[in-house]
Amino acid sequence: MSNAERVEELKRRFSARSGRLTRQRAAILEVLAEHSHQHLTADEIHGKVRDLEPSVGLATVYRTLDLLVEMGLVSKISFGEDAYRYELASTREHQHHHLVCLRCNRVEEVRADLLHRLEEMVEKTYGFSVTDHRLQFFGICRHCRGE
Amino acid sequence: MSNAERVEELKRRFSARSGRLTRQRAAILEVLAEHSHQHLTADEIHGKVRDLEPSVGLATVYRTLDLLVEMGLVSKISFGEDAYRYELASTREHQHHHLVCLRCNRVEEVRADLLHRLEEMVEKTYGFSVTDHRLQFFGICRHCRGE
DNA sequence: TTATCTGCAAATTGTTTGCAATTAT
DNA sequence: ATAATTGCAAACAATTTGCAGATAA
Repeated sequence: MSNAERVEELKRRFSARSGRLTRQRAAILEVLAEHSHQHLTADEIHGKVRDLEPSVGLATVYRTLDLLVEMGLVSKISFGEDAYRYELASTREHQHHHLVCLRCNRVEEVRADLLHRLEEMVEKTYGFSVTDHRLQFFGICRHCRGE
Repeated sequence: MSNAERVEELKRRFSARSGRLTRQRAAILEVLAEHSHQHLTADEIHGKVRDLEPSVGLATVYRTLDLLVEMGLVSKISFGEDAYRYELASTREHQHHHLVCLRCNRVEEVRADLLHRLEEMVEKTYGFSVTDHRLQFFGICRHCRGE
């Protein structure tokens, strides 16, 4: 799927849930699609959105991100920093997890799904109906170890 | 291990790492031990500490928590809310994960360690040396489902 | 047309910091 | 004795909110 297609798909999904597709919202979706593997902060998104639509305010970015999270199109993640980071939920769909390096703070992704079994166990043992999960590993990355 | 013993152990570990054991720090350790399964916010800890030592300031609570996190005695966790939550690291030692209910916001604990295999995979495949991990499941809890 | 959305600035909230007074060692 | 620690108030940073004007449907 090309990036343009991905953006169209997102816009369609957005409109379908009765959201008004404004210039600013479209720009935000485009930035998210463009950087779908980067876990951007609201402020970073704001900066990139301004390259497309210079007048967009930070408050609008926050409001739109809240909306997208509520719609389930975007995930809001904390890596233990000061600010939250956001990414397209579609990126999460096929399970991926995060490696957070405690030395350089870079975040790498792991593509692997070994949690099905654990989820089943959780559903059975705790009566808890799982809709999403988040797995983060903390440690020292390849690059930092090499030094 | 009784709670009093646990507190003594903590104080000993704290002093061993060249920390001055002040009244306020002792009170904070006691509160953490007393509520070792509750994931309190700094503000909640502050409230409970004041029952023991009424004059302790919120800034001191933050400074002490930072210190304890740095020493590895305490873990700082985000559940995607506004504020961070803290818990004794000893609680985490024997692996446990969190079930976050999206309806009532309660957090339950899962005691199970099925991540060894994943950690090994991560170390081998990504050259990433894992020192800690964090696993959260989001969904609807038993109580909320029952209604 | 009109209910929704926006930008701006002001307000809020969680957390951090400077500093003079206090206290554990 | 003295260097570390404290409480307070002020500073900060991320996020939210009120409102008058703009705009997608």
